[in-house]
Formats: sequence, structure tokens, C-alpha cells
Amino acid sequence: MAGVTESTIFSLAQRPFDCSSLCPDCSQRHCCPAFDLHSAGITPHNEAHNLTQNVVRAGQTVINAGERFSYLYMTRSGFFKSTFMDSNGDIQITGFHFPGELFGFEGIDTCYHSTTVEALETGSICRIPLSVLLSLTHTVVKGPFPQNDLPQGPGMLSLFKVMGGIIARDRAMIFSLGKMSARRRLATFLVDISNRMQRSGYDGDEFRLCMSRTDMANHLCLAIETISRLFTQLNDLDIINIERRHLRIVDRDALLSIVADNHPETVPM
Amino acid sequence: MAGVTESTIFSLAQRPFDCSSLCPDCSQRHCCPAFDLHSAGITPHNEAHNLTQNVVRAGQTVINAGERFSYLYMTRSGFFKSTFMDSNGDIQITGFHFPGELFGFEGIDTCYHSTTVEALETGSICRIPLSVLLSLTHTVVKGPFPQNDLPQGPGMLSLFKVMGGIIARDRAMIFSLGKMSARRRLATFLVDISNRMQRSGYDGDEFRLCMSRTDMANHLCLAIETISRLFTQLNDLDIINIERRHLRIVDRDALLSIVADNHPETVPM
DNA sequence: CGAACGATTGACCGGCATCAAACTCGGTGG
DNA sequence: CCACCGAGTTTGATGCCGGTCAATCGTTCG
Repeated sequence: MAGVTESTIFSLAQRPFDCSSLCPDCSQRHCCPAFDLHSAGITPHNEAHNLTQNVVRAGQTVINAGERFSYLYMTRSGFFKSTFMDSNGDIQITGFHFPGELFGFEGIDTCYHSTTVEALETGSICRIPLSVLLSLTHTVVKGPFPQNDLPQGPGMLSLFKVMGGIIARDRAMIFSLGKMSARRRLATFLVDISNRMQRSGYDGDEFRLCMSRTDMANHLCLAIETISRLFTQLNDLDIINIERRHLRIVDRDALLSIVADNHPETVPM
Repeated sequence: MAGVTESTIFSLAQRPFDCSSLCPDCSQRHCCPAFDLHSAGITPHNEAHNLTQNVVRAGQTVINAGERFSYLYMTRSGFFKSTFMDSNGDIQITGFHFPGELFGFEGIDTCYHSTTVEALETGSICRIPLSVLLSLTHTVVKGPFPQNDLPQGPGMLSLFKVMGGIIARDRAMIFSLGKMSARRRLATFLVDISNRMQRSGYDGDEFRLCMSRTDMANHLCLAIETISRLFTQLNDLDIINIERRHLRIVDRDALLSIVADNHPETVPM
């Protein structure tokens, strides 16, 4: 992070491009609203509305808390983390972002970002002006009932749905923090990570964890030591195989039964 | 709750009305999108788009999990709670709703409600068809930059902003559950309740808690006994005055310092 | 009045945090 | 090449917050 203070991403050379030139070849086009736009034949009409693609190195920030909200971001490659700082200066990692996932929504109500988004390793993102996305949401798709008309852009992607998904994920997190034991919380996290890795094109059963134990502990609101102890425990039970950051899911069913936790038949920690 | 099973609200007599007749006199018009609509001179154009006002008795449900999402609801009077049931049947109270507050958003992404909303005491709600609200969001207000154009209806109320607010509140809840002690969590809850009571027109310093200890405990993910112990403790410290459900905030500064928790100088429980 | 429910209070205990120390691994310089 | 260092991780010892179990009390209602 040496010398990187704020708005790192904007100090990098920006290569503007309109989506008609690069989107067709983008590896994430199947889940990108900008490509939806391209498919619909909508092209940005001025420079300010152009997409911008950028390379980000580990530790550099894409969004800084307090910044004005103008863009959403698509993860093209690499992994990112969103952090939130409360009034006491305590930091909470609110989420991780995998290739093919959008981020940067949390500023949409106040018009200012409340979180900082940082690259965990070298990766690249697409900066999509909000105005481009809004042209998607203004298309209203007729539902089965007149009351069910929802704003939906081409490709069925709409901001409402994505925001609804964020709310759903946050609710799951609330449930995790409030009602789950540390073991169940970690198992749930691993399954979620695994699923998202697979969706991003990786092997869901064997991959490299993109974040440190410290980041995991912070995100799950557990002590680092607890994470470490649980990892060795799950390793000894042959449920997972973990060495440093290399994770292999050996017994997915066992992991899922910890997640389900119908009858807490667990070995005490 | 005797005999009340599902979709209680729809079995009640519904009194349809268009907002031009009732909205002008509604006590919650200052924070209701339907009144915004009325002010803008937009009137529902058919029966399906009419607003519906209903009285709900304690224990009756307004929304049932699994129901199709077609309406949002404005709390006109009384208090409500939203509950969510997970796959194991565990119930989590996701929030309470006070007069003047909208609820029912959580189904917007899937088109089906995931939570059940129940009246804590006799109250009344307004059922607002989503289509009515959408006619608000289609108005785009120009921001200072072209990228900042946000969909905003008359009266500055837009679904985006409200959903953004929900996300912000959920994030606060995540922080509360993950990083706060039981005492700080309860204090935060009481301050929040107090502020919202005041916004709803009540005395923010002295009011009747609308929910049981059990509901509070569930919502804050604590044991009932912990809630009870903390209440007597705060009472003995002359920070609050609590007798059954009657709450008086005696020393708001002390309460706020527990919320801030800069230096945890707290008496162990 | 007794039953039922909600709330309070006490006794006890366990899960997880905290403190502390050792260990691994990669990098750096002598 | 090895010594050294520091960050990240693991492992052990200990303690406390808050959950669980259980008994009691107050209020409401049949």
C-alpha cells in the first residue's frame, strides 16, 4: 500500500471504451449489465458515459469511503474486499467480490460511498456509470399482474433485483451472526465461497482462498485463533483439506450438514 | 391469534379509495409516497391500482411469507414486526415497524415475500400497489453531474433511496451483532426505538415498549434473561426507568455513551 | 382461586475471546 | 549458503460474557 492514499484507481491511466468494442469479448459478459446494454443496441452517447476498464494491484483501492457515488463496478478478474469503518474506527469487512460480481451499491441512497473497496490481489474492474445502468432500469417488463410490473433491463438484470439480492445476503449474514455457532458460521462461509468460486469459473472443490485468516475472522466476527482452530479441526475430521491458503473440500456432505445443523452433534471445540 | 392462519388481512373488508380523497387528511402524509403521488396530481387509473386501507388486530398478519409481492405497506398507526423463518424453522425478528414507516420491500427481488409481518397491537395500514410507486420512480431527477441522475419521485422519495436505507440499516444490524456486547446492543436498540418513536409523534423520552421481552431478545439475538438482567442493571444505574413495558429514558447521555463505547468502562454483568 | 404467561433472579457452565508462545515460510542481507 | 527477521498462522492456557436451566414472582384471565 506504500504511497497509496486515496482514489488510487483514478490516478491510474484510464482507458475509456464504448461497450460495443470490448464487451463482446469480455469474459464476464454473461453477467454484466453493460453487455446487456450492448445487446440491446444501446450505446453510450458521450464521453462521460463511457465505460472504463482498469487494472488494480493488491492493496490498491477502487472505492474510498466518502467518495461521491457515480459508478458501479464489475469485477473482471481478481478478488476484492469491501470494508466499512464505524465511528469508533473499528473496521468491518462487509463482503468479498469475485469475478463476475457487481459492487459499489452501498452509496446509492446517500450518493456517497460508505465503504472502501480494496483489491486482495492484482485484478481488473470495469467502471460503469450509473446513468448507463439507469437506461436499463427504465424498461418496464410486464408481469403476470399489473401490480407486478418490475423495472427490468435487457437480460433480466435490474438494479432492483441486484439490490434485493444484497438485502437477502445481508439478512443471511444477520442470521449467521446472530444464531449460528462459530463452526456453523465458518462452514456456511466456506460453502458460499465455494459456490461463488465455481460461478466465477474456478473449481469449486479445490481453490486458493483469496483472503487472509485475519480478513476471514473480521468478516465472520470471530477471533483469528478461532478460525485457525476450526480449520485444523475440520482438517482432522477429513471434511476439508487446508494448507495455508490452499483449500480442498473433501467431504462436502459433511460440510453441508454442519451448515444445516439440524441436530448439533458437534465435537466441542 | 385464535383462528388466524394465513392472509388474514385479505379476509378483512377492504375499503378501496383513491388517494385524492383520503390522502390529504392522512396523519402520515408527510412521509408517504402515495401522498407524494397525490401532490403530483397523479391518480390511480383503475381499480387494481387503488390504495386500500385496513385495520389489523394484534396477532393478525399483514404479509405472509411465500405470498406474491404486489404491494408495499405504510404503517398508519400501531406497531408491527417482521419475522423470517429459516430452513430449520428458527424464527428471526428482522425488524419492527412504527407509524409512518413503509414495509414489505423484502420480496421485491424474487416477487415473493420472504417474511411474515404481524401486528403487535391493533393498528391500521395502507396497502399501496407497487405500480403506483413505480410511477414515482420513473421520474428521473437531474443530479449535479450527469452520472448522478437518480430516479426520484415527487417529495424526494424513491424506491432506490428506501432500499438503500434498508441496506444501511441491515449493515448496522450486522455490526451490532458482530462487534457489540449485549449491553451496547441493547442500548443501541433503545436509542433507535426512542428516535423512531419520536419521529412517529410520540414522546421519545417516555413511552410504552410495543414488543415483549421475548421479541426484543429474538431481534437482538440475546436470551430473554440477558435482556431482563440488563434492564434491571440500567434501571439501578438510573440510566433508564423501566417497569414492565413502560420505559423512561432518565440519562440519555449515559445511554449514548454506552452506544458509543469508546472505552468500555462497564460494570461486568 | 388456579392456570397461564411474562418477567425477574440465581446458579452454573460452555463457547469463544484473550493473552502468550511457538512455529512456518518467504524475503533480505551478510 | 545460512542467519535473521517479520508477518501470518498455529497451538496452549486461562477467563469471562452470555446462554441454559430452574425457581419464584406478578399480572391477567377464565
